[in-house]
Amino acid sequence: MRATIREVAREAGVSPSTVSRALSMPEMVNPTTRERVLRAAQRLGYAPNRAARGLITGRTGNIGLIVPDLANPFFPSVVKGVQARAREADYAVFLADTDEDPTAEVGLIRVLGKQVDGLILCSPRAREEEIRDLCESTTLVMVNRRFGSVPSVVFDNVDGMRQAVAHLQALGHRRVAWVGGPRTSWSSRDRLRGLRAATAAAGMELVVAGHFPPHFEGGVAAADLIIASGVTSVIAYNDLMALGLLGRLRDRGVQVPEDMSVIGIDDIQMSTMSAPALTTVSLSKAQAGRAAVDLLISLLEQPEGVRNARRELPTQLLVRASTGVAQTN
Amino acid sequence: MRATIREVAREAGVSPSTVSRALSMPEMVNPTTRERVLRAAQRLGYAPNRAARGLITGRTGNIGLIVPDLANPFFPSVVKGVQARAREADYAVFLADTDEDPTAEVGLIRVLGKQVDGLILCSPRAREEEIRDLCESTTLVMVNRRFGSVPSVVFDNVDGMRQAVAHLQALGHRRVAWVGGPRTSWSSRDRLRGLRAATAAAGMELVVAGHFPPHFEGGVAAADLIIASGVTSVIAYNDLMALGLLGRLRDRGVQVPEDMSVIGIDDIQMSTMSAPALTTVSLSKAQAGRAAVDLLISLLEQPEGVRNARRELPTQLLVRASTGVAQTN
DNA sequence: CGTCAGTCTGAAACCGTTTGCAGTTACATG
DNA sequence: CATGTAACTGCAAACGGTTTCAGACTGACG
Repeated sequence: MRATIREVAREAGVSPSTVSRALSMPEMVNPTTRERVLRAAQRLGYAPNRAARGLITGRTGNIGLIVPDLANPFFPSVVKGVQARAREADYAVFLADTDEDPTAEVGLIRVLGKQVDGLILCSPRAREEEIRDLCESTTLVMVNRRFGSVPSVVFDNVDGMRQAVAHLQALGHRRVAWVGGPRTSWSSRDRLRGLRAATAAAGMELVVAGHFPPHFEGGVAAADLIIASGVTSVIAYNDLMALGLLGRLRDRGVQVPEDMSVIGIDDIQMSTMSAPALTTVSLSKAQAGRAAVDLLISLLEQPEGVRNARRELPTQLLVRASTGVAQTN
Repeated sequence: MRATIREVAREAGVSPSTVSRALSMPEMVNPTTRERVLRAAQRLGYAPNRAARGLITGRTGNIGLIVPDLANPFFPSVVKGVQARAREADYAVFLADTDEDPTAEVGLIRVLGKQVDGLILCSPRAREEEIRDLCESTTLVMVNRRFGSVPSVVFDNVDGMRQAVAHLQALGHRRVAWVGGPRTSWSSRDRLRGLRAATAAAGMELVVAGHFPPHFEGGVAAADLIIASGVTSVIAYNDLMALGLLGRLRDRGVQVPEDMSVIGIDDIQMSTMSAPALTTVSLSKAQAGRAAVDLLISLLEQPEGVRNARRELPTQLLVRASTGVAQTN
């Protein structure tokens, strides 16, 4: 059995109230008493029961984290960041994986929402009106999606796309294809927006190949369309899809980067291991996780005081071996 | 504000006790009353406050999951399994990542242990005596490690190694190297044990290359030793390391599988994407996660009743392109 | 020496549930 | 009709903390 506050009180010869104060508002008690209480607590290995504390304070000390698919290496990185930062701030993290199912997502938000002080939604799939509802009953922070005034952490996709296009242009490419992610993905739309702007500014032609599942297989599925479209370069919604492209292009005998330049987004670990290694727009995923936690905590501590509840993290093109000089035909 | 049991009681014209019973022990209340209560609860969107319930029942409805490194794709798969199964059983999952640090692991177990009904330790790094201590104060289930009578879920490494060795033998290999994982890893030792048995039975020579970090880089680091050792085949502690081997072997101009056959363990997604695709001993990771949750829950429900608190999951060699007929020189 | 402000401390109420116990009711039985 | 029994239901006491409020003590000051 764990020690209770009453036992500590008896051990220290004071009342439970004093113990409570000595631990959570130390300046309110006489230094001598405080010392005695702390010693007693130490001796008994006392740690306050979080459920009991939460019952009266209304705060649980937990935050929830909802991701669409842990199997996509993008998310574990974010989770690691969230996790580490939360631990520093003495919060515990509830994790839920929705398996890319928007309905499950909404359900999970509802049930998890009651057990936590706040929620972090990673690349949420839910519809806008649902999010609007939800964010009234729960404090939430979105990662990788921006919507209304809901607090969010996103990457500077526009600049990322600009860098990618500039790189391709410098290599002499005139036509670039876009392999999109899920139709409902905000970041996919945002990236396409950035891409449109960048290609227009560069005077390049953009071919949009449509929407694909954000997996390796999605990239595989898109590859043949890309080949048929006659472009010399392609940018995929994420690295996993870009690797799928790479795989299928190899099978089809299309040389990368000689015949086709391929760029991904995310910079997952795997992208350094492929042959050729993948040129990619790198996102600092763990940092996004940490930023989301920081934002959430500041929101919790001063519900109305946070002026600008948005963070935009920089992106950085990493040139590896999957991009090269355009074929001159 | 969320509805409390009192409001539901008032709405239904009964006492809080009745509401409580109608929800958690339905057979104890009159069907008519029960119906009225359920309706009222429905109308008010009532859900019991888990902290309050936990305070009195002593159970939180949470389980903790501790993994050494989410960046290793093995673990997200396990986490997904744990997650899914826990949700079915109406448990929420606390996740913690220790970054491969045994000290952090012990600390996390202690703090997380107070907030959950039970813990699942994935490939624990902690020392045996510490685990012994810990498992007295917390119910825990270990995955990928077996120790004393501590409940555990492991893979049948011995049979996996047997399959791998039989495969290599059939391809004409006589000498095989082992690239081990961390020194403290139980599963690394267990796999080596299986490998020793299998090679001895097959009359093959085994070269042990020592211990390496369980990452891509660990495999890279081991590659040159392997080349120098003059073997024709190598088995790595996990797929990530096998992929590292593949990468470095390619850089060194060693052809796989012509000059060297490479086998990994885990069957992570990435292993199908490499060139050549990796032959590997496949482990059903999500199933391990589910099994761990089942085991933990049965342990919680009948603390002493569980006779055999061990599960051993089968393994299956998947032959892909990284293994081939031995070089006859 | 009486008064007052200021500093600490303790008693008690409360947070939202569950649960042992006792009370109420209905019904069957003798 | 009295009584025993079974089936429900409500009261009140927990669970382990926090927080309000008032009281006790201290020292300073008039």
